[in-house]
This record gives sequence, C-alpha cells and structure tokens, in this order.
Amino acid sequence: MTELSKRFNFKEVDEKWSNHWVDKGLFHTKPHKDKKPYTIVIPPPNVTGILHMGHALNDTLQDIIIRYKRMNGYEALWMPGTDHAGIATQNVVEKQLAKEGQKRQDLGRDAFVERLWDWKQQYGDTIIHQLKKLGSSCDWSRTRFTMDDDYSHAVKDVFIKLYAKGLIYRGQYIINWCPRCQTALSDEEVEHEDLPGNLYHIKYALKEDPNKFLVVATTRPETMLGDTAVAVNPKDERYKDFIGKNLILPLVNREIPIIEDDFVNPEFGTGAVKVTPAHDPNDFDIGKRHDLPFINILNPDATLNKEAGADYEGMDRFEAREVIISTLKEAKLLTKVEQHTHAVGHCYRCHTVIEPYISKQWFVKMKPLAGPARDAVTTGAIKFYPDRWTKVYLNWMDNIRDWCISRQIWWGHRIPVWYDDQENIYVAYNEEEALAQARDKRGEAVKLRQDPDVLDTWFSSWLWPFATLGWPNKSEDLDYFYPTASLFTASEIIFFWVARMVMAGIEFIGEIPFKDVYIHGTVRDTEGRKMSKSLGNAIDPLEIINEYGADALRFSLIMNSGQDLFVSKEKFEVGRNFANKIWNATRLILMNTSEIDSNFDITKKEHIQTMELSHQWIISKFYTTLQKVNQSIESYRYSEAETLMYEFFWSNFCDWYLEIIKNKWDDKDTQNVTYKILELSLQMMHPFMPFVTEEIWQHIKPEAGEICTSLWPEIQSQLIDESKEEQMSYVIDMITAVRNMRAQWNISPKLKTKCYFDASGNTTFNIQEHEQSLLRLAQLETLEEDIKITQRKNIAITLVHGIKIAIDLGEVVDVAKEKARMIKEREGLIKLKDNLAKRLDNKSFTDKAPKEVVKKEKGRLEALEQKTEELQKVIASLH
RNA sequence: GGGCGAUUAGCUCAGUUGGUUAGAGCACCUGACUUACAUUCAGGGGGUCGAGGGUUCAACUCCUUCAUCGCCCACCA
Repeated sequence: MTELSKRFNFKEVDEKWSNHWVDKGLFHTKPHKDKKPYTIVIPPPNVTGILHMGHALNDTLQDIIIRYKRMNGYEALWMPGTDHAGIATQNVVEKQLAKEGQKRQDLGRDAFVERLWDWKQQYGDTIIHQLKKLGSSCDWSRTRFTMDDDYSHAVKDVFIKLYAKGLIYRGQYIINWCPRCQTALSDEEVEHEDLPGNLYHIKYALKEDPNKFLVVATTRPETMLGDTAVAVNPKDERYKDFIGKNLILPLVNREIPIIEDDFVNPEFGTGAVKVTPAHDPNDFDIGKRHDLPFINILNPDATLNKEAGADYEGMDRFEAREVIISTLKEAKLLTKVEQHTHAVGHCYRCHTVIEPYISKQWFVKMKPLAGPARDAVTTGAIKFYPDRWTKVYLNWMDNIRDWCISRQIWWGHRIPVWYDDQENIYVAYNEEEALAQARDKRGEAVKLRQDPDVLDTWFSSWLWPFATLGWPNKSEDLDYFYPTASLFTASEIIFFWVARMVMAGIEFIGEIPFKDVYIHGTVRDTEGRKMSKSLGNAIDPLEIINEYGADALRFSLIMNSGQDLFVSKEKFEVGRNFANKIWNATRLILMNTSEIDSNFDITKKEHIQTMELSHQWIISKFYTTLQKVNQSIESYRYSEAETLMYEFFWSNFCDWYLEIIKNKWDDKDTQNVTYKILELSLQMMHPFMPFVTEEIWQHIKPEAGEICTSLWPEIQSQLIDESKEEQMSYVIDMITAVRNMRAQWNISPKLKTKCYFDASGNTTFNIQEHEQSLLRLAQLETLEEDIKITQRKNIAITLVHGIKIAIDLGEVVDVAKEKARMIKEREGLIKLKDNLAKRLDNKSFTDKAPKEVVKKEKGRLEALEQKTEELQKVIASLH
C-alpha cells in the first residue's frame, strides 16, 4: 500500500494529472456511431486574456457538465480556442510599441500586423495553459483561433453571402467613434455611464433683428461650431414667429435657419435645439429630413479641425468646450448653466468618451436575421437558464438596429472588398477574383485597392459554433457535433455574442447553434464591485490555485454561484478543506482495508440485505444523494449538487459512517462497503473536483484506468430504503441526545458514563442492536435497559423518538437544574402542541386542506402530546 | 424614463410548484492535540425571512404598494 501524505498535496497532483490527461488524449473526440454527441463550445477568451475569476467560473461550469456527460457515455466535445479580439489586442501591441517610442504608423500596416502575429505566437496561448491548470477537459487537439486560415475563410464566406443577399451594405452614417482607438464601434460596444454634467443655455441672435435672441440648451457646447440649424417644435407657441427666420451662429458668424421638427420636445431645456448633424445621432436624422449641411468639425483624434475655425483648430474637444464657455460668458451669451446628469458613451475597450461621428462604414441589416432568431427562443427551441434572460434577449431582438461591422484598425479580418477608380465595389475571396470581376465589368484590366478596414471581432465570433467544426466545408464533425448542446456565458455577452450566434446558426446552417443557454453571475469583490485590474480588487485565480489548489478554486466558486458571486480569499478554504477531507478519509480507508473482495457487488440486494444497518444506511444514502445530484446537474443547479455531495461525504460518510464502523475493520462487509462507497463517491465528485478524485482513484483502483473516463454510477433504486435511513436517524438522534446532555453537564470527554434507557414507548426500534455505536460515539460505559428509569437518582434524562434515555451523573447532579432544563424544554413543546391543536380545531383547515396534510398534522400532534406527557412524568419523578 | 434582480443568522448565501419547530458555510462561544484529517472533532448561542396592506384553512414562498441597493436597456439636446 502506498503511503499517503497527511495533507492533500495539490501542488504535485494538479500538474501531474492535467498533463497526463492531455498527453494521453483522453478528451479527444471524434464522430462515433454508437455514441450520442454532447457539444459545448467555449466562449473563446481573448488572446490578450489571462485567466480571471470570471473565466474560472465560466470554465468550471462547462467542465463539470462535460465531464459529467463524458462519464455518462456521451462523446463529449468541449471545443476550445481563442478570439483575436481586434481592438483589445491591437491596443496591447500599440502600448508595447509606445514604450519603444513608436506608433503603428511608423511600422506600416504589414510590419505591424506581423508584430501582432509575433505577439500572438508568444503570448496568445497563455490562457490556454491556464485553462489546463484549472482542469478544463477540452479537446485540445481541436484548439481554434478566430484568425486561423480556415476560420478566416468562413468569415469571408459569410461576408460574401450576406452581401449577395443584400444584407450587408456600405454607407455614410453617424456612428460611435472612439478617438483613442480611432475606429468606429457598434452600438453594443458603447458603454453608457451617467455622469454629472452641465446644460449650457446659449443665446443665438436673430439675423433679422440682432436684438432678439433664441436661447438653445446643450451639454456639449463645442459642437455648436458645427451647427447648421436650430430646431423648434411646430406646436410650440413661443417660437411660432421664429420659424423660417435665420440666426447668426455665435463665434462662427454663420447664418443658420430656424426649422420646425416634431422631434423637439418643448418641455426640455428651452424648447429650442441646436442642430449639429455631423455630431449627434438625432441631429443627423433632422439634418437628413431637412437637407441641412453636415459640417464635421472633428479630426479622428477628437481635436477640432479647420471647419471649427482658426481659433479652435487643433484644440482638444474638452479644452475647446472650456474655451467656448468662457468666450460665450464674456460675450454675455451664456444665460444659464444648469446641472444636468446625462448618459455619456464610453469605449468598452479603453473607456474613452466616444463621439458620434459621420463616416462611411459597412453595416449588416439586422431585421431579417432577427426574426428567425427571435422565433427560436419563443418556440422554446432555445431556452435560457435562468428564464428571465429570455425577455432581455427578445427585447434586444425587437429593438434591433443595424450592425456597424467595419473597424479602422489593422488587426483582424480584412474586409473582402475592393474598389476601382470609380468606386465600384467588388466583393471577393481574394484580389485575383476581384480583379477578374472588375475586368468583366469594365471590359479592361483595372487597378484595385482593398478596403483598408477590418471586421468587428464579433463578426467572426458569431460563427464560432460551426466555423470551429469545419464550416463552410461539409464535414463529418459538423454533422455529428452540431448543433451544440449548451452554452455558458455571462449576461454581458448576450447581445454581443449569444444573440448573433443564434442568427448566424439559423442563417448559415439552417439550424440553431445550441439548445440551452446558461447565464451565470458576475464575480465581484465583497463590496459588490466588479473585479478588475484597474480597481486592484481582483483575486487572481492562479494565486488561488497555487495556495489552495485547483479543486478548491473550482469547488468554492461553484458553491457560491447562485447569482452574482461575492468572493474573498477566505471563501476558497471551503474547497481546500473539503479536498483535504476526501483525502484523509481515503487515508483512513486505505490503512484499514487490506482484503477487498474483487467480486464484491454492491448492487446485489440479497447480499446487502444481510448486512448490518450502518452499511445498508450508507448505501441507501449514497444512492439517494446520487439521484439528487443527477437531477441538480441536469437542471444546471451546480451549487445544489455540491451541497448534496458535501453533506453526504462529510457528514454522513465521514462523521457518522466511518466513526461507526471504526472498530469493525476486520469485518469483510465493512471493508467492501466502505471501499466501494469511497469509489462511487469519488466518481460522483469527479466533475467538480477532478484532481483529488483522480489522484485517489489511482490509489484505490489503479487497474481501472482514469476516473475521468470511468462510467458514471448507475442509480440502484432497489438499494434506496427509506426505512433504513429512518432507523439510522434514530441512532444518530440518540447519540446526539446523549452528547448533548453530556455537554450540558460539563462531563469531561474522557469520562465514560453509564447510560439507561426505557424503550417501552417505541417498539419498532431495537436500541440494543446499536449498543456498540452508542457506547463508542456517546462515550458510554454501559447501556442498560431500565423500565423504572425515572426513579433513578442523579441522572440527566431525555426523550428521543419515544425512548427515554438517561445518563448517570454520579454525585455531581443538581436536580433543580436538570428539572429546570426539562421544564423549559416542555414549555417549548407545549407551545408547539397548542398551536398545532388550534390549527386542527379549525374546521376550515380540516375541511379545506388536503387530507394527507391533515393526517400528517394529526400524527405530529399525537407525537407531541405523548412526548410532553412523558416529559411531565419524568419531571414529576425527578427528586 | 423603461425593464430586471436582490433584500432570510454578525457575514456570504440555500430554501424547486404555499403545508413539520426556516437551513448551510464562515465568524462567534464552550470543550477536546480521541494514532484519517486542528484544513479536525463534539456541543452551543444567534433570524418577528426589508416595511405596510391583501389573497388563503395555511405565506419566506402568491398579489399589491413602498423603501434601500445593484444591474441592463433607452436618441430628449
């Protein structure tokens, strides 16, 4: 027998097994005729990513179900990979360059992209290594990257198909512009944050009568340099006479018309709106409606350009704001400054304030894609867990807007579009093809230039569930593993990714990409803040793995994973302690089981029935637990599953069963049953704590291969016996009652006491059968039957399930104290009894409540009555 | 402005169709180094389930109003 260390040494074990599993290819999958597939695609972490708690949670959830399904005989594929994460990754490398005093422009596009690939080569797999440390049982041989050649081909294919269908178009619109990243962003990539700001009231003089003014209100005064009108509501009596007249725009001295538009809300501000069509989405619409000029006053970096006038050219937008305010103030044109909180959009990558900005971009028409994606959820083909996210999803689908997919960065999928000198568009897989198209169209060879932009990262991610399986090529993999079974992600990603994957799956494959969407909570610190590097409140999962072990990290995270989780370092102790408990229980068992019968079959009821209660009980208890664990896992209630296992293993198995059988190791049944229950428990716990269970498995069942490929225990319902569980609960209650009395009387644990009982009140339970257990676990010297128990002196006595049980207190007894304790107990019982009696007296209760409830309550009342009566007798007899 | 979620022990949370005396972990208190484990064991204290109203024989659970906190969505400058 191998000697086991006193503590579970996760440091050696974790790495050993994660390497072993991968090296042996145990998670490798392939289409399999006789097995059902179960597929999950990982939400591909960014190549820039390092494992944070959000990943740890997300990936543990997936690993649990994938290990569970694998053990249940499925061909369980967990598809791993990483996302090129356009803006994020480019930012990282640009920062690196900045340290060298360079800009991407200094390198030029090709060299810069090459540098990004170098970076990816060097650091891109960091998170993959970290996922392995966590125990993630992905099929690593399939690891994909969203910029792999074949994946890129899929992206182009999709672009070309959608363009052909008229679902992709190019146009000049107002979009969200990040001045730092210098690219367009989709609406989803803008994070709104309510910020305190000011509403500035500014006087615009009437051209026709310079002494008359119209006052407009704005939060962004610098945009006035691009104003091309002022709008009022046509129904607004105050401004009726102004409509059609002209104003002189202060600072700029441009003549602008006063127009009417229903959009204007007379209640807000002054009821007169300055219209800046090039720098505000609403004004853009107004500008289109009224055919106004669009004056762009910003450079891409959000400094003002020459349209803004010589005084402001080159100034930063926020500096310009200050200057303009003070200039207006001096000119007495600023009539009022109101405090005003408003939502300011920020870039989700760098948190810079975004600018609404006019530019020519590529868009996906979303309405035609949204319809079927909506239906997939309303018909129940796709289900959200928890269900409330359904509404969030549908709401987004119903209010969907077109998706801006072009990005002015260099890292990503280059838009497969070429232009000729006449701005004709050629959409093609490559330049050669585009040239051919151009030749056909123009009748001569022409020079083309490719669109410089790349596609939004999510334009490749939305293909993940099938592009990873070889699409657009037909493949056995795709046939077999698609659609996937379940998707695990955080709520932030529903719009970015989940919703769009549904669209893409239906559009390109004709089939939904997954059936269940499990939305898990966000990991926060104890103050409820999101964990983030910049806040410095992040707990590093790798640090936890180092200090507590991967099993501890996994177990503790899941334990806390009801809704959002608030974690602190100490919370990981639960998992560490539990792993250690499993380890030490194994040590005990291995030390005492030398003669395991290899033919022992725990499923044989006839054999089990001949055993003593404790064995039957633990077997029944195990299968009861297993049954519940199965249900919990199947319904995505993982923390519940863990609670069940924890309770079973620690409380039932270790604290009771192992203690009870401790002096019976020479019994064969004891050895066989204990060993087998350990084995089964390890399997049940394996998806949750893969490392400790695998390590132990190798000590107790080395001939059986790896536990991760073992078959999940089948429920043996013939061995589930409630009566055994009840009988055992009597033993437990009895021991507890005696321990209780001992504690109350401060009896030293070293001192064994005499114990007496009177079982005349319970004929179904034979206490003497359990004498050994009671003697040992309750520290008793003797256990004697005594029908005149209440006449004894110097005892403490209590009633358990109709059985009077008393311990001898020797000379120390204080009868008054004991009596007082029992009176107090009796009072409590009487209160309960009275309440119950009242309820049963109530005719409407007995009439309306279900019969079984009434019956149950009657039974309870009888038991309570009996107990109070007995207690009364005991009290009366105490002297 | 709309929607969603939360509010249960000092802390973090369970509580699945309404039905025993509302549970767990941590923390706390008492006791024990009992040769599997002090990352342990035994015992204990602690909750009018956010507030008010309602439905019901019965409410932590259903309805309603309110309060506090959090999240998401929204073009009112």
